[in-house]
Order: sequence, then C-alpha cells, then structure tokens
Amino acid sequence: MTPNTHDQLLKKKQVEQMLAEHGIFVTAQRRIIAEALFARNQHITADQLLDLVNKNGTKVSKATIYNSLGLFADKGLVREIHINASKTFYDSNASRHHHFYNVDTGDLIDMKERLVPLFLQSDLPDGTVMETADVVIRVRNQSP
Amino acid sequence: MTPNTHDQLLKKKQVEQMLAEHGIFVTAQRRIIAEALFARNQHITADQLLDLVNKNGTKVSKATIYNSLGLFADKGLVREIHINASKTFYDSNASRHHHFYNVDTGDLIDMKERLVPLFLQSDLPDGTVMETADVVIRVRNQSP
DNA sequence: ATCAATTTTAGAACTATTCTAATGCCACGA
DNA sequence: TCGTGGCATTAGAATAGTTCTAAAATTGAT
Repeated sequence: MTPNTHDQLLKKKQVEQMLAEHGIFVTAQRRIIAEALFARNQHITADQLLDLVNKNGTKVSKATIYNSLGLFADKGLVREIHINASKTFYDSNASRHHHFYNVDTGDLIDMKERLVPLFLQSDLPDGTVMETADVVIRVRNQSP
Repeated sequence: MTPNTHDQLLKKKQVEQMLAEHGIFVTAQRRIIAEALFARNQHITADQLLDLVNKNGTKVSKATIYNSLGLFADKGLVREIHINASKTFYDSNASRHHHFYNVDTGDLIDMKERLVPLFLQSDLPDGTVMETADVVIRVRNQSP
C-alpha cells in the first residue's frame, strides 16, 4: 500500500484541516463522510460508504454521499476508478498509484507505482493539460 | 491510429474469417454487427452501434448488440473502455494502445503506444496472469 | 424432416447515479 | 439579535445503461 498523506487521519481536527486545505467548506456531513472514508486506504463504492457512515447511528443521505464524493474527487482527495459499467470505486488514497483488478474474484489490489506514464506536455492533444493517468492491469486466475 | 489486423475488413468473407479465427460461431446478426463495428477504427457505445446497424433496414435487437459485444470482448476482438459510470465504449481496434480522454469535450483519442506497461509475471498477484493493461490519460482544456 | 442446442428477440426488470424541489443550516451585516 | 442570502442536505422520483426472461427462430447434425 503506497503511503500517502492521509494514512493516519482519524481525528476530527485532521480531517477538517485536510478538507479546508483542499478548499472544501467543512460541514457536519462532510466531516462524517470524510472520517469514514479516510480512516484507512480503501477502495469503496458509494453504497458501501453509505452503509459504513450510517452504521453508527448517524444519518447521511445517499445524495449527500454522491455529492461529497464528487466534490472530493474534483478537489483531488479521492480517485474514481471505473472498473466496469456497473460500479464506480472511490480510492481513499489519491496519491499516484495503479491497480490490479482480478476479473475472477473482483479484487482490486493496489500496485506500487512501478511505471509512471511520463508524458511531455507536447505529447498531449493540442490545448490540453494532463489531469490524471488511470491505469488498471486486468488479471485473471491462472488455469490449473 | 495504430494499424491493426482489422483495419481493412469490409467484406463479408473477411469478417466471417475473423470471427471464425477467434472461435466465434458466425450468425447473420453477428456478421452484420461485426461489419459495422470493424469497418473502421472507432470508439462506439452499444447504443450508437445499434443505431448504426439498424440504419440500413437491417433489424438487430438491443440484446443481441450487447450479447455480441460481450462475446467479441471475451474473445479479444474489441476492448471495453470504461470512462465513467454511465458509458462503456467499445474500441474496434483491440491492438495494444491507450487513450486520451478530454473531460471537457468528451473526446476519446487514440494514443500511439509510447509506454508499454511491462510487467513481469512475478510482479502480478500470485496465481494470476495478465489479461489487459488499460490506460486512460485524462486531460482537460487548457485555461486561457 | 426432426431434434437438440444455441441464438435472437421484445420488453420487463434492475440498479447505479442524477435530478428535483422543498427544507435546513450557517455566516454575515444591519 | 434578527433577518437575509446562499449553499447544503434530504427523500424520493426520474433517468439510463445494462441485464434478464421466456418465447420464438435458427442452426447443424442425424
């Protein structure tokens, strides 16, 4: 697991600071969501996060989960990972790394960044700048 | 545009051969679909392909489009590209190459393979073999 | 021609995500 | 302190891409 700046964020104050540093207005729901999300490095769906957040008596709506995840993604706090048509994963570790996805088991596994897509600005389409480089190596279980 | 073996496939016989070579039982609908799909290198959605196929009087159902695209993808004839939660693109060029995706315009642009993800078997999770390496470089329009 | 197996079909069902419009909350200025 | 304006949040409806279902059609083999 690639270490990142968010790894040890567990306490309210640190979460608040992190949101603020990324220009995100802190609200009660966003704090709750961020605490659950950044408690550890994880690949999680909106639905799973909703369950996780509402497990402890707190009540946050589905719409707010989606709104917040979208906002966090915009601000670079989480990375959206689109593995297939029916599921978006949010990676609470936004630092540069890639993934293995096992099509047999559905596992999504972190990969140490071993090969950085190094694109010169001039290699990009005219008038554009790079935002992210999304890499997923799809694997399957070895036949016996 | 990376040249591939399918580039010039326009005639029935060649399409049939291509399907057969990949272990795909040839049917009337699959031939029609494959002809439209492999007429040129393109990034196309299931819906767009349905329209394209049914433009010329022929009638192929939505379910068959999905079934065939899924089958072609399984057999390595097309590549599925998941850009966002709401759209799967099928790339009629299955040869190894990557993409630029412009989040502002929605354009999906081919990239010459410039950087091959070279993973040794030993780098993959235990007991797995690589299937595909999916890379999407997300770009956005330069601010003026 | 008949058979079993596979493919195709229309439309319903499913589901992740987005939208809507009403309500709630907060900071700020008078 | 009170009111105001602007977001944020909410429940539930709407949307849309994809999958499922069960019946009909097609296929190659016998």
